[in-house]
Amino acid sequence: MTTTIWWLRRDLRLTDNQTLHAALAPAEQVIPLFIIDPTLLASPYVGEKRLAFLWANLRQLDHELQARGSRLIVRIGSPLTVLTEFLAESGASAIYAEADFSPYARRRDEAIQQTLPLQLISSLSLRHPNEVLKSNGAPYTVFTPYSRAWQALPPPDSLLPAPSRIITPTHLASDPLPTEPTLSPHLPFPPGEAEAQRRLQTFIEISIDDYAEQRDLMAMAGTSQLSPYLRFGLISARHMMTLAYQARAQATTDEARRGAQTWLNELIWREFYLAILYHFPHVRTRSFQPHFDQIIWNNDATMFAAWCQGKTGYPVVDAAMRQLLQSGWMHNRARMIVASFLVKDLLIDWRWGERWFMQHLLDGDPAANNGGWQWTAGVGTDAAPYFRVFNPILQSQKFDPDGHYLRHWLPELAHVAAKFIHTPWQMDLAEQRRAACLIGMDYPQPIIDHALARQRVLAVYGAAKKSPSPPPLAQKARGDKRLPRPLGEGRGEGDKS
DNA sequence: TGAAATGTTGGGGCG
DNA sequence: ACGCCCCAACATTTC
Repeated sequence: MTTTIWWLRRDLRLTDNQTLHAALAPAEQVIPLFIIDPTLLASPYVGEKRLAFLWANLRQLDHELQARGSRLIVRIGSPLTVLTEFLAESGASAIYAEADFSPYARRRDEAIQQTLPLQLISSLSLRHPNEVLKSNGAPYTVFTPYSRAWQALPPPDSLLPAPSRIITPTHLASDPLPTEPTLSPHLPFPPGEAEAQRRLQTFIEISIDDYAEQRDLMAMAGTSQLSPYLRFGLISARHMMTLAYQARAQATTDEARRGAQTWLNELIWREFYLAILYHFPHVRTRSFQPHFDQIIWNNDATMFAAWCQGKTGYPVVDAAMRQLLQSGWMHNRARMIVASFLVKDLLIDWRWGERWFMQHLLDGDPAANNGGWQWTAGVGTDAAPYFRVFNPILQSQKFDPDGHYLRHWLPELAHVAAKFIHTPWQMDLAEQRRAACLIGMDYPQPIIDHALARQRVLAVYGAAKKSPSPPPLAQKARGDKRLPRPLGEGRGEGDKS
C-alpha cells in the first residue's frame, strides 16, 4: 500500500491542483496535511484578518475532503520536525508540495529536501520564474518585455478536475486550529473554493468586458475581487488565466477584448513580481535599486499612525485606509494612491507601508505586495519614476468623481456637498455646520500640504540619486537599523508563505 | 498605472 | 480692417 503526503501551503483547493494530482498518481492513500509554522505566525507580516481567513478556508477544505472520504490533518510545529515525525508515523513514501518563491519558503523547502523526500510542483504561477528569461538567460527586470515573452509561451494546459474520491488513513491525529477571531459576517469574502469559482464565473460573465474602462473607479465593483482567493490558492492561477484567454478569444467587441487583455495583464504582473522575488530575493528587505536605499526618510510615527487609521484629512486616502482596516481588502487604484501618499507626501519608508498592508490584507502576498510598494516608491524594477507623485485630490476627482467611495467609508463626510467632498477643508464654517462636519473635530485638517510635500520629496529623492552608494555591507546594516520595531518585529525574516 | 510648469496657438474682445 | 491683449485649449518639457 503506497501512501503519500499532500503538504498544503497556499493551494487550498481540490480543483486543478497539480500537487494533489501528483500526490495521487503513485499512491492508494493520500494524506492532506497542513502545518502551522510558529515562525510564520510570529512574523510581523502576519495579521489576524488573514489568519482568520486562512482558518476559515482550512475548515471549509476539511468539509470538502470529508465529502470525498478524506479529511484535513493539521499539525503545529516546525515543518521539518513535523514532517519527519509524520513520515515515520504514517509510513508515507513521499511528500508533495507546491513550490513557493519567497526567500523563507525556499530556504525551508531546500533544507527539508536535504533529508526528506519532498517533491515540489510548480503551479503558484503559470510560468515558473525560470521559464521566462531573456535570450541571454538573465531574468527580465522590466514588465513590458517580460509580458511579451510570457505571452509568447503556449496557452495554459487544460485544467485538472477535482478528484471524486481521496482515501486517507483514519488513525492519524490532528491538532486543533488555534482559536482566532472568526471573520465577522460583513467581511465580503466568504471562504471556500466554490465561492472563489462562483466569483470568477460572475466576473467573467458580467464585468470582464468593461474591465479596462471600469477597473479604476473605486466605487464600482469593476474588479474581480479574487485576490484573497488567489492568495491561498482557492482557485489556481491557471484556472483564471484559462478563462481570461477564453474571454479574449470569444470577445465580440474591441472593448471586451481589451477588457480581457487588461485583466490578463494584471495576472501577468503577479507572475512578474513572483519572478522578481525569486531572482532578486534582496528586494524583500531592500530597494531593488541600491542607490535608493540612500533616501533620508522622515519616518514620523504620528503621521504614520494617522495614515494607518485613515485620519490624514485627505478623504481618498482615509476612505481607502478604512476600507483596508474594516474589510481586509483595498481597491487597486486606492492602493497606489495611499502608497504614493505615504512614501512621497509623508516621506515614510515604503517598508513601513508594506508591512502594514501585509498585516491587514487578506490577499497579502510577499511578492506582489513588495513589488507594488517598490513600484510606487520608485525604487524597484521597472518602477514608476521617482518624480511621479500622485496628487490625492486629482486622483480622487478622477477615480471617484461622485464621491460614493469616499462617503461609503467615511460616514462623517456623508452630508458634505459634492463641491467639497474631495477637499472638505475648503468648506467655510457655515458650510461645515450645514454638513455637520467640523474640520478639526469631526474630520481632520490635512496633516500635510500636498504642494509642499511634493517639493520636499523631489528634493530628497534627487539627493539620494546623486549620493554615491555605500558598499553592500554597510548599506545592509543601515537599512536594517532604520526599520522600526514598535510592533514586535522578532526575527529578521518574516515571509508569510 | 502623474502632475506641474512652460510653450504654442488661435479665437474673440476691443481700441 | 488691424494690431494687441487675454486666455482657453492643447502640446511639450520638466520634475
